[in-house]
Amino acid sequence: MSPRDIEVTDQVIDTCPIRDLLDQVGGKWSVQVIEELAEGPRRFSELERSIEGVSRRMLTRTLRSLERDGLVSRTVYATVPPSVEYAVTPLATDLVVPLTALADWARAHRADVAAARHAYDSTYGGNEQLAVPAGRPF
Amino acid sequence: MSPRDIEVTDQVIDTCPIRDLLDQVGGKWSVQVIEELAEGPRRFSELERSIEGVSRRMLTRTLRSLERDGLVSRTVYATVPPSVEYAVTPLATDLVVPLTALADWARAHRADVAAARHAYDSTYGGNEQLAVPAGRPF
DNA sequence: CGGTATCCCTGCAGATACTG
DNA sequence: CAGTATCTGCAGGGATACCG
Repeated sequence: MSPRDIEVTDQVIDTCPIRDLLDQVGGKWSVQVIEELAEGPRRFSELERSIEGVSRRMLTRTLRSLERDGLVSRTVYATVPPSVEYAVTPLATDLVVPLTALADWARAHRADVAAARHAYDSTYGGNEQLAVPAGRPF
Repeated sequence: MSPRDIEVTDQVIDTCPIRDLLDQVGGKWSVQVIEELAEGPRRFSELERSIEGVSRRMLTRTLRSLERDGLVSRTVYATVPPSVEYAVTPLATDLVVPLTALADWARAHRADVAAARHAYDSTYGGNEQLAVPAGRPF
């Protein structure tokens, strides 16, 4: 697939904008990185420490992806040892607002969702697999 | 992994609420389903037609998952032929608001993101792979 | 109509080791 | 410090076929 093909594809596929967005920030770490950077610029190792569980590799990939989408900026200071600072761009700043609203929803209804899931599981077979049981009542 | 283990895990892992949310609606079709149902109840085949590209299998899986999380309700009418109606629950209704805000952001900045991506790609090697090129300028 | 069952394949993501 | 390279696994998701 050549770069030219990419351009064409971008124009042709005119899908749900939310799907585009999820393709950008739907990764396992993207949102956490954005939220961390929203509080101020961070260095690579700072992010690595504050985002628990992320591997070097995935942090790098996530930052690259966000940088590519213009959501995060990367500034290298040619010091010894080298230091690299990441920050959110104005574009991402706008994104943080609705993202926070979503996070608020998630926090507010976390218990509801957990309860629903528990009820569902205990009603239909009780295992965590979400296959619909044969004996589902009408 | 037994159901009991699931419960324990739910309590122990106390991650970012946004990640919980993405685990629920981060799938490829979840958001589109919710948005479609937000406009009113739909039958299975209606969803299948209106959400372009979704397979029977994935639509079923998505609906099951949303139902399990209490975001979608499923009502079976024992007619011949059978008809099944899906609708968003009040819980999901609250979710639609911030979701729409996000969609608005995505729509508004779609061009910006595309431009950023294009600039990034043409600056660093020009291929769609987001590997950092060796010759990246400081 | 509204699903299941099965096969398969891609790509996200983790683990580990190495480097300018 | 801030990465890259390589291997590998596994879950998400598509295609196809069949069922009550």
